[in-house]
Amino acid sequence: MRKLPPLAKIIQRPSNKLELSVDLHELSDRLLRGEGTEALAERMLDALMEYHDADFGDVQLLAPDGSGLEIVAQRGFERAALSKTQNSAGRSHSQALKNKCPVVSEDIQSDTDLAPNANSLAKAGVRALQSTPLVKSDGHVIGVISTYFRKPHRLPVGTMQVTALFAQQGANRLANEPPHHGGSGAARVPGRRDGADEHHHSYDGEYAPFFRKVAQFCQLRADEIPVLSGMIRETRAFDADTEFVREGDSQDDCLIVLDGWGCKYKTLEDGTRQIIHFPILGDFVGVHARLFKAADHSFATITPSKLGVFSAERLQEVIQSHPRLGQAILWSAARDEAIMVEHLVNVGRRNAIQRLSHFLLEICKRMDFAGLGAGGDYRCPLTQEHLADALGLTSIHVNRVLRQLRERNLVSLEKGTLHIKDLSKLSELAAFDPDYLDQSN
Amino acid sequence: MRKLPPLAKIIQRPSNKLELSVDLHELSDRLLRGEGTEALAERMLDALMEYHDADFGDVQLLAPDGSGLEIVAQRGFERAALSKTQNSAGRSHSQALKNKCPVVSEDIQSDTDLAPNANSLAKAGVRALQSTPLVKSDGHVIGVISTYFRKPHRLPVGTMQVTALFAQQGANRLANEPPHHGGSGAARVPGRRDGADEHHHSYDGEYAPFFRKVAQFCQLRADEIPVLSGMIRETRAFDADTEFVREGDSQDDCLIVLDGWGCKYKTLEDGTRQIIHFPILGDFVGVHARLFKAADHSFATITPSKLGVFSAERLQEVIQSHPRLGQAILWSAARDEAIMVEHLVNVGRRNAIQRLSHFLLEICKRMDFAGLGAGGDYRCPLTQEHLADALGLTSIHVNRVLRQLRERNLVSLEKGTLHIKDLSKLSELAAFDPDYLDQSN
DNA sequence: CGAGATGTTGAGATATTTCAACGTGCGTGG
DNA sequence: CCACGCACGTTGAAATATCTCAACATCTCG
Repeated sequence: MRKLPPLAKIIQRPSNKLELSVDLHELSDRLLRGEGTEALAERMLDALMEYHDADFGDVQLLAPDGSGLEIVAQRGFERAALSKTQNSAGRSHSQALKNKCPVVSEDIQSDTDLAPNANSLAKAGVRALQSTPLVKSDGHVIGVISTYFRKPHRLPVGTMQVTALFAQQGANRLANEPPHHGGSGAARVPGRRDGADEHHHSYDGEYAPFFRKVAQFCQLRADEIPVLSGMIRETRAFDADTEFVREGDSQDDCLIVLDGWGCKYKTLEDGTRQIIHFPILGDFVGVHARLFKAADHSFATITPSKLGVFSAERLQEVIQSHPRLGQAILWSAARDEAIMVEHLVNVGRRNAIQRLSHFLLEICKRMDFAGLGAGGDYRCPLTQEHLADALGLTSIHVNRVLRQLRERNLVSLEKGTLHIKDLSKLSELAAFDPDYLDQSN
Repeated sequence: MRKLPPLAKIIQRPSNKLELSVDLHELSDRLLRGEGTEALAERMLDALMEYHDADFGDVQLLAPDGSGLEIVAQRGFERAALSKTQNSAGRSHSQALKNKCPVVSEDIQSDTDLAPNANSLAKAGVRALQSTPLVKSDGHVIGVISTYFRKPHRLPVGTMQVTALFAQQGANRLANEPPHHGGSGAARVPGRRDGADEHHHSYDGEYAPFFRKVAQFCQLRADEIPVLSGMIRETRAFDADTEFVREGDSQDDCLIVLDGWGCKYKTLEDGTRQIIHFPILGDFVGVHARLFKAADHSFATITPSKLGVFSAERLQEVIQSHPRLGQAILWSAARDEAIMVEHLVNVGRRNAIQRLSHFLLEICKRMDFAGLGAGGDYRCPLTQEHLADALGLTSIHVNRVLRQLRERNLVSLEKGTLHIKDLSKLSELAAFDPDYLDQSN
């Protein structure tokens, strides 16, 4: 439908982040189709540097054997400065890698965490930087893409969001390429143990969805990550279909989904239920409720899930001590309210086919944001009954409508896989405007 | 339906505040039907003292000529201590009167605002007190009912809520009595100017809904009232049917409804709209949204309205400086979310007749809480189209269903008046459980 | 007094539900 | 390994709730 505008304009138009992400999607298609590892990396780097208006940049990939990072593309650094830079920026990279979340330093001189190493970075002319991990949609990290600035620099939250999406798409592409062959220009960086561990679940990697979520709402410095992980008292694993908050319960814990799908619902007298929301990876559960009020609804898992638990008091403390982080969490809870509003609109004013389409689009956008997007194909464990309970329909009717959508070649949802066949037609049918999911300020 | 349990049990059962208020309703029927002013006042006082487990208590009414307060009932004070007590507790009473909101002092010795006068109160043996204004449902104050305690004493928030409801019902009754005749036991208290002014709108009276709202979520001390009024930057008056926040606007103001009705809605592509919420007297508008995010919906007035405006920053400050008050405001916003959840359930899972019934019950309960309840009759300016837009129905269908309800002698909504004819049958039909409106912790 | 907003009513159209039957895949216990 | 039960999905036909269109009544306000 909408025509693809030229590159520079796409990337710099500040207005609508989500459209931007759609553009980036198509963009990455063009950038990344069918090239070798290094060429891909370089194109990604160029695009991102242009987008960030950065002075330097590099892309580093984990060696296949997990032995360390290799620079596969770099821009702007003098050859001599290279290895040193890597070492001093390493802290940032390693945090990004370990925690699978973007890390920023607006000014390395005032950033206590980097200050010890700031010297060599400064010599290379760097004053600010951001490192975004290259995480595939299956959750594996394959490297880091970083941009650097000569002056203290603040990247808008929205820009970082787009960057994260872009990085993920890049990661997916790069992973599909033939294993890279340690080509001519690639400089080997001495092995970083934590980076290498990351292929398997380390303690920190477990909280990655939490960090990433917060990073979507505010800049995250490397030294702030421990604050966040310090919030989480414990992680709890649940089987599928387990009710873990019952209506009327009052407990003081807030939760964040670290893995799996859940649903928040209310059960009616006649035994039917209305599903309010499906929290997925990185979504908070009951932040508002816990902070202010007892639960007036139930939560259950849909798939086996892992949840991080923190107390409302702990959140209060973080709001006081690290207002930016605290606000980011509350903000994110406010987005859930926006989702609920849209849900109400959906159920109240749209017919079944639009409802379903709209809902499926929402799911896929949210999965994109959560880093679970794989460009059209999504793992989605919802049964037709779940859909019905959420959309105020009968599962039978959901079935029929789903068939229609399938036959019209718009979406299909079969065997736990959601496949978006025609995004633009579907969006038009559903009158889907993803602004309400927009997570920037 | 439910049988009326004996007095003591009603009043002390702590479980469900809203049921309690219903009980109180019937209770006040029994207590107050067809008696003289003094007898009424004394029965109210007895009931309330029993409820609060208080050591002393009194009821004071404004003289018809507005010249001052008269004690029409008192319990526990020695005759000699009477006038002095009135003077020193006067600050509390006067605040309650002026601001039409309950005022509490858990311990007069630590309460800076009362400390100067605490002596004479202390001599009378008083250490803690609460003053609840007697506000009729048309908003006029006719007096104060107070209870006093020998020891520092904390009244649960829920108890104060019930007290406020009870006081209002009492006020309505008292106002219907023949003007009281300054009877035998009544001691005249020297004229209080601020109290007398209150019959007409004073500056402070304007913010009454704000104070009352906050008082529903936390204890409100007399000295905290200026903090709240200091939050409000300005009040703005709007005509009926005026859109004052448009989708996509971003402004940093939060609002509180001081008078009138409004609605929060989203407009769809096809021009239809879904109404999300009807904020009424004392409801906040956009607290969450303003605090955390830009508006993703519109607000419009329905009737001519007055709104108090305060900035999100100001709210932040108050959250920091007076956490209790700040939390109360946020808490109240969280209740709005619970209302939204119930709204979604309503639209998603109930048929038209249940939806309407449920909605009308919600409205009337909320009006009760807001102090607009008059026991079955409510002023309600919503058109059938408003109802339709809120409930996901056609105005035509709303019309038909409304007729059904009228013919079944359950509710009627005609000429702007909502009349609940059979509360229990209606509640049963709608499967209405008012817990979600419960405002206690 | 007329115009526009609101409420009322009827008849036919439509979306969605209900009931009922059947298919398919998957895990469990014999 | 098969058989069975169970959760989930599929399909048809009839029932019904709600909508649409269209006409008219009533009220309010300038």
